[in-house]
Amino acid sequence: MTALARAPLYARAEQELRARIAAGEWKPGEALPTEAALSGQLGISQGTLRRALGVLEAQRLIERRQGIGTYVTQATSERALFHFFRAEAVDGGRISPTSRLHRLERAPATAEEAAALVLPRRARVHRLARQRFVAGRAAIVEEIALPEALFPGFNLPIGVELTDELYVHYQRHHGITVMRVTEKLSAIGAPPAIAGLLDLAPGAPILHIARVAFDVMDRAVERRLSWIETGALRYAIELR
Amino acid sequence: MTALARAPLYARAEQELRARIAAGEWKPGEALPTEAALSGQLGISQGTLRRALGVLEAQRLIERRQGIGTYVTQATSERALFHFFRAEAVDGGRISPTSRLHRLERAPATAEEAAALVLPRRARVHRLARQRFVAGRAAIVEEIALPEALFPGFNLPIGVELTDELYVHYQRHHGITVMRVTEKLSAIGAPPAIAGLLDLAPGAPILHIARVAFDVMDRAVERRLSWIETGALRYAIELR
DNA sequence: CAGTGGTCTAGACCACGGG
DNA sequence: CCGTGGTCTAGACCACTGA
Repeated sequence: MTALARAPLYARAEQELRARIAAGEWKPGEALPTEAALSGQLGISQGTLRRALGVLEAQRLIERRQGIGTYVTQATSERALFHFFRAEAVDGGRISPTSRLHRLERAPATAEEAAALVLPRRARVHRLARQRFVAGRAAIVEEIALPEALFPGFNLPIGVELTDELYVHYQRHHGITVMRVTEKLSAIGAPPAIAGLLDLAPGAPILHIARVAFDVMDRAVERRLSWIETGALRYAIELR
Repeated sequence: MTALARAPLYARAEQELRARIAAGEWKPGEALPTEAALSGQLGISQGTLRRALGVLEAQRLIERRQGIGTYVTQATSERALFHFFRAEAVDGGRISPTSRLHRLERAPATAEEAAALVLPRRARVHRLARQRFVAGRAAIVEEIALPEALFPGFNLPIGVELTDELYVHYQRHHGITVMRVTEKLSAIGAPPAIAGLLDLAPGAPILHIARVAFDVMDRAVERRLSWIETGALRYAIELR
């Protein structure tokens, strides 16, 4: 195990299981062995194993279903849309934007991208530009950078409506599961290029978000800049 | 116990303890009885009690210190500032704004306030208006509504710098502990009155936040509108 | 060194879901 | 019915703190 030898047993078991899931020993949607089997395999009691599983479950890495088994969580549009995409209607109702990619390139990371993604100098990234539409109206512009090393052969069709949420695509095609994101929000006047895409006057107030997404092993895997027209949207969050 | 009889023992114990803390049986900063005493008192095993305490600890209602005891968490400026106030410097550094109240009134709740705070018609609220300053410059304007029924005799000095964070004041003087907040963010053009207070041109892009804060028993206890000038600030959040 | 919370175990029993 | 995860208990032992 990679964990410190001094850490409690349950913490080492948790790390061991996390690493095995990240390595693909059990893929998203698949079942882990039963608790009896796993505890025997790891040489710990079932109670200790259950404590480790409880942590992974709280982090939504696994799902436990009584009477059935324990499963590696699969990325769903549901979760991508309503957990990691916090925009909602002014009245609090859910919105399901459509999405269209209008640029996809492979290029050296900018200084900002390299810093956000903790990449070495001259590393290359895939860079996506897309628009998202709410009720037929362009409401969001996004620019996304992905380390090429983590997303070899990344590809998506340009100009057509995207069927999958990006985070579902990351997991299904590249084995990368986004577990948490950090964001920095500010209100800015729309730059001319963005204003054009959103059909706004330059300088109109829009919400700007700089996001970094982290995977199961807490590696930075995506950097995303979003420009959101909040006339018909609210960005809803909870702090606890 | 008020909880459903069918809920697991540890869940009923958790609710029982939460209610007792909310009722002031143990006040913020005070110690709970030892685990042995509590489990005996509740008629449950120490293991089951520990599970209930674990939930309360995860919610930061209590703090456990090995070798010492278990304590009811006390609101601190630290937590109020860096947990429930997510503004930081552009470079990610912490900021500690000063704060000055410029209006305090007692009035019937507006329709929006009554809805957000789940108040009956014609209920009265304390309404505060304050400014917060970062590096000597007005950066945030806030309007805050508190149900009079929950904050009897609420008072704070007008026009001078406030020494305590508001959430610390709520707990210390009114026994109300804020546990979580929900927020809806949008980018708007500064209304003239706000622009004046922030020394901005009317229509300049600012971040607007509508917040509702909830206490230990998950009652809505504060509604707050914030207008934030994000030229020198970022609003930093994490989703997981 | 006494007393606190933290870890770990073993085992009985319950609740759920599918054959 | 069997096999799964969920609850609850009892007790041994560890780690930390302060007198």
